[in-house]
Amino acid sequence: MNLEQTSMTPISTLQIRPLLERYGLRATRQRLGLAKLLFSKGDRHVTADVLATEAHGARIFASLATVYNVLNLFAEVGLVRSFTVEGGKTVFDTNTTEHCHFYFEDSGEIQDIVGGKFAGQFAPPEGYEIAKVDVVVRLQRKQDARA
Amino acid sequence: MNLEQTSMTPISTLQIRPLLERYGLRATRQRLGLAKLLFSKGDRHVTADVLATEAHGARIFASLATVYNVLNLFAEVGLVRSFTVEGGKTVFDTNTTEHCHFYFEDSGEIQDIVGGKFAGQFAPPEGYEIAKVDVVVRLQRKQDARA
DNA sequence: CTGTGTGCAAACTCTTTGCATAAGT
DNA sequence: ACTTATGCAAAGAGTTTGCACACAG
Repeated sequence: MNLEQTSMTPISTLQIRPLLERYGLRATRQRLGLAKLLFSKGDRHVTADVLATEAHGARIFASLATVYNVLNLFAEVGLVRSFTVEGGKTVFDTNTTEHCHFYFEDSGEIQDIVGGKFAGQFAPPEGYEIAKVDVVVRLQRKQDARA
Repeated sequence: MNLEQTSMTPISTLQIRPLLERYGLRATRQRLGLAKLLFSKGDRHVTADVLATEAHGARIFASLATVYNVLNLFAEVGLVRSFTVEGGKTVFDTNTTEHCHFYFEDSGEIQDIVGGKFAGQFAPPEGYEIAKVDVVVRLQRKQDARA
């Protein structure tokens, strides 16, 4: 069973329900709506409250608690990937492949880094294996007077 | 002025006061005590409440709020480096040199990765420069039945 | 003495949880 | 029908802040 096409490829609305079912998730109104917002525009990086606000604007009604529940659930089954940025905010990323992130300190925006390879660079200690590698490259506006 | 020797080398108690002064910080009782805990045992990774508890045990009385203030201040001037791990906890690291971290999911412990090099691997977008690179390699106990 | 740091408690942000109601299969 | 999800509001963790008092230079 190949479950690898969960990122990079925008998924049409009609494919959302099968997508959830394939991951063993019940297709509720909220999950369908949130999944649609997440997966029909290509890769996205959202926090729970951003997604909740967006959902509200799109007339998809889901409480903030539900948005958290759904995002955590999606992360558990592997539909999305989550990581934490400064301030302790949790960001959910629809790109589940191994990659790094730019974090823009001025705007708070997140961007995938394409081609950032680091797998196999780290040798885990005896008895442990690598669960995940989080790489966040924090960027600030270039403002120094130097050439 | 060379301010680079803030890590790896345990600093004797007597050197703590000059250290603070060199960074333009007033040498208060709490700062001296906390700095002593931080810098006299080699590299350390602490959260605010761990350090507060430890301070209490060592009869260095500093409220949790003060511990936060002091750690944030130390981070601002470059005496320590801070990063965020899952759960939104902020970890303060006395090793201010560029390096990566192992995060043990079972124990919550943090460990420096020696020799993890990645500088210059990321080309920042136009107009931006790299402020900091946070690399956290999350480890889990190896427990799969496969060979 | 004067300015700055500290302590306390309250405020704040982000996230999770308990329980009654609603919806999915 | 039976199970599982949702919504709300309240609780929870981690961190910051405002203000009176204390201390360092």
